[in-house]
Amino acid sequence: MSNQGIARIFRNMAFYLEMENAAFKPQAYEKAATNLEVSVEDIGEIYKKGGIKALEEIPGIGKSMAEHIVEYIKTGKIKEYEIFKKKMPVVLDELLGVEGLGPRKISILYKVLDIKNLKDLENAAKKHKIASLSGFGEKTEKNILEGIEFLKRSTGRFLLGHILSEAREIIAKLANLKEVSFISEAGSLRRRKETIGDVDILVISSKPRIVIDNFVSLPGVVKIWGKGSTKTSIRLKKGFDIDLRVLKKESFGSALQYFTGSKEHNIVLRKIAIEKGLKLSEYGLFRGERMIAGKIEEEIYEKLGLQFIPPEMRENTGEIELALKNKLPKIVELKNIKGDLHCHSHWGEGKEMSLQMIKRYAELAMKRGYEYIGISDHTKFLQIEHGLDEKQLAEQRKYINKLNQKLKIENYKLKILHGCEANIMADGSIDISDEALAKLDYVIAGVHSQLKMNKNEMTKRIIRAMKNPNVDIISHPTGRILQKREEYKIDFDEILKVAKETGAILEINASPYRLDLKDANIRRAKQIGVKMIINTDSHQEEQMYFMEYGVSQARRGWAEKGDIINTQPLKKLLEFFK
DNA sequence: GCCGTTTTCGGCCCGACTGTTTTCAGTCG
Repeated sequence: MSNQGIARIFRNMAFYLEMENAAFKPQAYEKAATNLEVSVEDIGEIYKKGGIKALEEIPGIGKSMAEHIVEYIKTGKIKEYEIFKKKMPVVLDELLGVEGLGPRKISILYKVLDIKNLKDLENAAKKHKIASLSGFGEKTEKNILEGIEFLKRSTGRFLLGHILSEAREIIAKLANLKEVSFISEAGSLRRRKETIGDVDILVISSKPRIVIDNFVSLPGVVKIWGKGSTKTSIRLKKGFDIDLRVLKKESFGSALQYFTGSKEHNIVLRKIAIEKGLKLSEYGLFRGERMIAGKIEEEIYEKLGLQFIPPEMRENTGEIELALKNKLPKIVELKNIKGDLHCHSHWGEGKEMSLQMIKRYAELAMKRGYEYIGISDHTKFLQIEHGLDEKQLAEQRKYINKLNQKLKIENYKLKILHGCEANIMADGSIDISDEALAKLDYVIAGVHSQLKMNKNEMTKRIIRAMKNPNVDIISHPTGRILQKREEYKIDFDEILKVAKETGAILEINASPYRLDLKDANIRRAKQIGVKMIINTDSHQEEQMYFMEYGVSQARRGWAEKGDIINTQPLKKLLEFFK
């Protein structure tokens, strides 16, 4: 019984309704699904607390949807959905994944050729049964086969951390063209979602054809489609797609706004425009024929009576309502970050090498303008990581003290803090003695073993760690690895409650493989008043640049400077530690 | 099916491109 589960059903119902050509209902279900997906509170909890009335309070959920939800909570099923499935027993997820196939075409393919899944579709296409259908043709059949091939090889979405640097390289190449006057990333990349489906790039140029011709001849292009006078798409050998759109200078702001999305955010903006007697599109904001804004993005929001909304917040999860009331939070920025407390130096693998590493961490920290950097190696339970025992921690301490003295003598304004990333054992105890922990500047503790405990036990385990008087920070609190490993089962609300009581700080792990806490959990933590810290969990000095991803994630969770303790100067930071 | 600072009916976001058509439906973002 999860928000995601019921959202998926609603989304599928939207597709079934579209197959039947129903008017407006599909969008209603679509919207309800999206609102459930992004809902911060668990739908089961909402119902338990406030009954069906509380469900109807959720935007996009009315009487009928609320009844569906109750039915789902009580029986695990929705009758209307079951009827749809019986009538149209197609594997929607599979078929909708094929480019160019939507509900209408899928419906025809099922009714005429009894195509239910990808396998059926491939067989039919190979036997040339599809081209002769009315509304289809040779090209469509070929595209379907190509779409299936791509699906088989494709890995789906890409990690933000992987795709952002790739996109930046391509943007830099295009920016060099003299025909390009402005260029920007857009879409979910600009919103810094943790995974990216494809890259959107917006270019301002008065010579779109030249830009598009250069774009499609970039190295590594394996497919080109949608090539028109203002836009085109390419697929790169690396497996991801890039959509390029070229517009004129006077539309830069509106185009950037439009292509940044999200779709849901834009729909609401256009409705606000209509209410004001205006029309908003990628070309600009218009009153009748007259353009009243378009050149810069800020202007679009201003003319609609809204505060400027940062891209990371544009998901239609309440940001527009706040912007209308001039009450948007001032979210944290990369430049607010004053240090990084989760850096591994691999002391256990050789202290000479490790010392050199700590020095390089310090150098890079100074380059980034940090006031402090924290070394936190794994501890003894993690043998595979050469975790440190009490004695080694004490020895490491001596060396770090020496380094700090040296920095002071040379008049550098950086302090190296000494911590560790201790292991939270199955019973919630810590694998290092309290006396040794007490001598450190701070203690991070994290779960690294026995990840498959039940919810109750895992919650108790982390709570006990937070109550330890020496534990300051919980690293990667939910344990997920993006696209690889689920979160461990925990009662997150309970953890937030105890974090608030004990002053334990939750980490926003900036590693692009984790990004843990995730955006929705950051919002909940902020609501409760739990402090957070953005750490890179660097295992090599170069990984300190992960900080950017952590900050984006914090911004997506609406965290403000005051919610994040490593925005504070050293003295203030240390006050947060027990 | 949802929603309301034109409130309980009558609206519901906008545009490009493709492939099939011969004026447009379907898909995508």
